[in-house]
Amino acid sequence: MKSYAQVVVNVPIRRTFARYNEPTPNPFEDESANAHLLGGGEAQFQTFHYTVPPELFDVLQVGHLVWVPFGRQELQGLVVSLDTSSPVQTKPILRLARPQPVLTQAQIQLAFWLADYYIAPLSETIKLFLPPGLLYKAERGPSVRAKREEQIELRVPVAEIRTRLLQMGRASKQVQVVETLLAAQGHTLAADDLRRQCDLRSGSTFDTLQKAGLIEIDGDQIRLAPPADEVEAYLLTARGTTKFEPILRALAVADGPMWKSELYTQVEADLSTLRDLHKAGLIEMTELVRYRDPLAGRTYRRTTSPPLTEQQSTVWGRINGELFSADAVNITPARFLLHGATGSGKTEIYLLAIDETLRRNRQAIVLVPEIALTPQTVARFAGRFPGRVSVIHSELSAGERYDVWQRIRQGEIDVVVGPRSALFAPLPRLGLIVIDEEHESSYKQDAEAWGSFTVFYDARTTARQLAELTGSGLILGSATPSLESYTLAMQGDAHLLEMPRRVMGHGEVNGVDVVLYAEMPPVEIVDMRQELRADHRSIFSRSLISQLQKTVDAGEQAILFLNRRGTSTFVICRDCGYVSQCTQCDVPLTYHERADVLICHHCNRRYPIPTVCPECQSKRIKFFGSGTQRIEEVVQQYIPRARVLRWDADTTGKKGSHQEILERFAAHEADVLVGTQMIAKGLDLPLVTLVGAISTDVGLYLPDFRAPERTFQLLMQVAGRAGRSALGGRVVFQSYTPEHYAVQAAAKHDYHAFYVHEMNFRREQQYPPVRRLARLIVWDKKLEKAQSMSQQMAAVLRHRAKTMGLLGEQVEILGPAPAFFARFRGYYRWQIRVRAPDPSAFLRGLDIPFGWRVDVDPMSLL
DNA sequence: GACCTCTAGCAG
DNA sequence: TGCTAGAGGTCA
Repeated sequence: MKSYAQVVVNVPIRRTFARYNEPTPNPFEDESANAHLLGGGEAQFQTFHYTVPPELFDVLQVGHLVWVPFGRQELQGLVVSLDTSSPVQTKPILRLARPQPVLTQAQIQLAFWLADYYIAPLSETIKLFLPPGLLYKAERGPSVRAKREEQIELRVPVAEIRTRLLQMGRASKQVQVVETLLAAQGHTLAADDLRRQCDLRSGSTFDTLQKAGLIEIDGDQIRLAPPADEVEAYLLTARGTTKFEPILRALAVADGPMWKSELYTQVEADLSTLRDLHKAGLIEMTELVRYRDPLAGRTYRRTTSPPLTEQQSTVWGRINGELFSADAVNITPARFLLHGATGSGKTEIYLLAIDETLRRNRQAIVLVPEIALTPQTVARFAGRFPGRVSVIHSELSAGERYDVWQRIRQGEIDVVVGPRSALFAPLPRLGLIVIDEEHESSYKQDAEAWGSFTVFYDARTTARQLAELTGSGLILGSATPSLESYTLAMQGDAHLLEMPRRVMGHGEVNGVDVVLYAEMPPVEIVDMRQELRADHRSIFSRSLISQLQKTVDAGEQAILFLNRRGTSTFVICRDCGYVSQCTQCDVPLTYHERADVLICHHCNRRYPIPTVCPECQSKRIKFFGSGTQRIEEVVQQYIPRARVLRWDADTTGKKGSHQEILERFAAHEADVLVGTQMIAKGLDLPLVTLVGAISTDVGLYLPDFRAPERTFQLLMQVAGRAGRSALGGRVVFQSYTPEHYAVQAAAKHDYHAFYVHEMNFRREQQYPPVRRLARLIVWDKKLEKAQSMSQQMAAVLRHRAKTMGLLGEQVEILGPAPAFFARFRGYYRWQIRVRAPDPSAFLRGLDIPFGWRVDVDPMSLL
């Protein structure tokens, strides 16, 4: 008998310091006796057990939102399991908060998995699935609620509108006179008859009408002066019903019900006017729940599938065969990695797979990087599946978010497009998950982000789990797949699908439609050390200057790209390209101005600043760094007539300014666009024939093992910006280390070469995907506290590994060391890295004190 | 979030 | 010894 329910209650989690404060372990002796500091081993789920009352016995399901007694108060909670027994004395559930479960069985299973894998409290992972405002804090009322609004509908045929309007409003004496004449034979009547019929006492009415030119007085005969249709216009004005006409016309055009606010935006109207119309029986007003729809008011051109290219047909054949060939009803779960060049037509493959999924009465989630959530992307999906698509993005208001969630939960939406959090959309019949640009780091919840985040999940890993739980297909797509995803595909975990050629468009040969492929633009690598040797000290090489001049002269456009990330200051030799690295960690050292030393951000080892290059004895070994503003100035200096646009964090502060800068550049209002990584993404600008990467070195030597991967991905994207039209294109990479494999492989557009080389590096260094990592970060306003807390934590972790018999080979504890951004918003940040085959298993059940963040599978180690 | 309880600090 | 303030833990 399942008479007990496990409930996640809406209370803020508070982790404690207690176990760490006493007795204080000696931070410099890892092996001190700290056995009692270890957590109990059971995961802390923050759930509470309640009795299921008899009246809810047949009703209560997992996923229900309920009211429960909690201490002296009443709180909302979410039922996560039904049990036959309880470990503690229980109180009964009070009542249901909503008649239907708010989460699906699969979503709750996924919440459990997330808590387990990412070492997070279940109460926090559950909240990922709920829209803001769904969980009430106390019985006060919702912070976000369904919006109600009147819907207006025309109740008379369009042809009758005029007639009905002529009967409304004030029937003044003047109106009566005119109407009586209009009805009379020949529009003429004797003055006495007219006076009697209209009950007139004075002649002033006739005088006024005569002055207005509406009647003519001929002896005792009174006649209407203008023709009948002109008289109607007068009557509408005189009756005061002209204001009704545009409203009724708008409703007639809408040819169906319209929301009140929608009507207000189209015509001059107010509530009293609408009430008059309602009273006169001309319109129907019904109050209904109105869902706030982020796509409202936009119409998308309906699109259909274009003819497929040969490579698309092949790829689609594979997906179709694996996912959809069993029968016409079911989906056979399978995973795919679609490795397709920029412009090879990956989106069309996603659309086909979604279409087939919808045919089987299943639904789809499409994840895109936040920056890719442009109207164009949305239009592609909304245009193909009209009325069935909704978007989730960061600019939605709480109310819109709530409504979108509600509609998805009701099964009214079949395709959800959004960033990583869209994964938690409550689609009841999920059948397919698509992750576009899967290599993007925005798919991982950033553990360094400011704010009260507690679950640092990776949408790719989580999507895999969700696909498994729901029996859905999973398609990851990218031109430069992450090493993790590509390795999984190589190991046979996912089907690897390749679309190497990019498509320029469709053409016609002898009346037959043919696909025109575009060649990848040639990339020239300029060795900046040679430039220096030739005594050319500019940040622009001679080759880039001359190419830039040619491009501007030809009336074409150029993009200059600067990969500037953070305040990276590493030390590089200008002669041989030598970069100072840690002897223990093989990562570049970071210059610390205050201490005037180089520090390894992995192990905290310190090094003196070299005055002479240890490789070539050159004295020209110094720090590196340069900004977009500087580049803009230099362009102006070389080519004064060039019109330059700058696109970076400084110029794109407010909403919509990205789009504005892009549009101005697309409209050829500028010849050169200068910017940081943002300009590398998804622009399709046919006039751009030259792309220059100012320095491939910045970013490449950040103290992070993913630095070469990021640089490669970025350079590949940058190179893909040029030559997207028949004009062709050229790319210039400027580098102090042109022989670096990331630079070389990107210049050859060769993903596989990069992959092979990079995997060797990862294998040597035992970095992911070869081994897995977890990172524990602590934030504190006091440096000493951050430091001592992390030292204590490291001691606890080492002890834990030791008692488990795993320390050394199986589990390595690295650090503590200050994080790369050692101080942020007044908080000092220290971190410990755990390297293990399964860090989640090692950390599970650990008591995590307040102030700590656990980042499993971190995207960066900065 | 609201509460109960335990303890350190201090006056007398 | 008794009082208070603050911290920490609990709530099923």
